[in-house]
Amino acid sequence: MTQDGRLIRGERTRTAVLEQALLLATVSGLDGLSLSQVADALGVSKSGLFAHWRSKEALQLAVVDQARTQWTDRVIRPALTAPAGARRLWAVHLSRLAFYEARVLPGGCFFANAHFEFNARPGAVRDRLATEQTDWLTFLTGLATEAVTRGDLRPGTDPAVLAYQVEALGVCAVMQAPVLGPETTYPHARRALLDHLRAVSTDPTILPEQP
Amino acid sequence: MTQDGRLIRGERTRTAVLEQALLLATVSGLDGLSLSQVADALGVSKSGLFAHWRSKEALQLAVVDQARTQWTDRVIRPALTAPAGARRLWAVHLSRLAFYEARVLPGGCFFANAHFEFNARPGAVRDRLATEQTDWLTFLTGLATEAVTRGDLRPGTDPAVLAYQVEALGVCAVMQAPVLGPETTYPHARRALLDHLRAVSTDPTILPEQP
DNA sequence: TATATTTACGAACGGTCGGTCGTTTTATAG
DNA sequence: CTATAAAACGACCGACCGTTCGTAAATATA
Repeated sequence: MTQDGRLIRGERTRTAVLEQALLLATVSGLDGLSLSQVADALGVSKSGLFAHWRSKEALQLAVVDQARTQWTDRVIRPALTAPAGARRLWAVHLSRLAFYEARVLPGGCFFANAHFEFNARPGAVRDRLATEQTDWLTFLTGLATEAVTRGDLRPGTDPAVLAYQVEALGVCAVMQAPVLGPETTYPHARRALLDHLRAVSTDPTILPEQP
Repeated sequence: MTQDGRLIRGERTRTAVLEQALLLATVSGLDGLSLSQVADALGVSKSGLFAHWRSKEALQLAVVDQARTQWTDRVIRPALTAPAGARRLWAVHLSRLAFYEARVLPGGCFFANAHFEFNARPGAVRDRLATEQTDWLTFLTGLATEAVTRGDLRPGTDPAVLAYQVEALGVCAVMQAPVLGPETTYPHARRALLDHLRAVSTDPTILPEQP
């Protein structure tokens, strides 16, 4: 009936291309990525890619979407099982670092790489990355606010500054891990945030003593 | 006598090229940079660049050197006027953020950009960037250790974790500033570290109350 | 003056880039 | 079976890439 074998096949290669492009983009960069590279890695022709995306920029935007989906599935969603408040903020931090440590993407973090690559290059890709970044920080700020209003954290705590700290410790981890080694970098990233959260908690016992 | 007009002229264009290349590298990336781009920006011929550097990679390594010199002159040296200990660590943080805020480099931070660009690309450039990163973090850790041994910070403070925090808050600032605006990002970066330093200080009065 | 040496250039090279076009294959619909 | 539409391909394009080479000008040394 409605199952069109052509559309099914098209959608399958479409997602296959996006997954491959996401991996390669973390290594070569979202712009440094070449279409021949992606096509060869999948055994398809370069011109075949243009049947799915009109231009390289269109593919880049689709890759950003793919990366966001992956981030939501593998970082955010698992952490939402933790109880709301300070523990959920801590869970997001742990979940994110676990995602990095699992080396799901060979080049570390797609968003961190892409932000630094495009931070001075106006265009549609940069604009899209900017909204992703604001969305992410809004999410973190929301968690921090919730932790304060629920009484987990001391009333004077500034949620925006706390969200900034969480983001900073996470980004720095994926930056330093390849150079200084994951076995020291990630523990530092966990230790730093846990110490801070416990220091500003009204009841530190709801958080673990050790990361 | 010893003043060879050829060498003088060569050295002048050499530094001019490096300065221009450093600026452009923060926008297009250290690898995304093209030699035509650099040559055109200075009104010289592309082939003339090869009289000074045998290959693009040799130029890239020279640009890293140039960036390190600039970082030492404009970030580290000014901060060393602060008294040793916690105040010097704070001064380095302020000096670094001031360097970012001054927008000396149009693309933000050369080293942050380059690290994320090369973190998965083996080669001489990546190796050089890695040593720069370890040197920098060793420097920060040294300052943190000094702050503890001098008694500015509580004895239990882990200098490595503190250095990690300083680096994280700094890197995140230059990443977020173009998107969320410098007028909120940099104050967050300052507020976060100052709060933490005062919290672990034995005598908080040696640090300012407000950033 | 004659001779090196350094700086800088223009022209050209092979290779890769993003992108276009016409065609073939595959599957649905009438 | 025929017509149609999507998917995928090979061949090709102009532009730009890093690089090489031969050469000319400027500046040193002898």
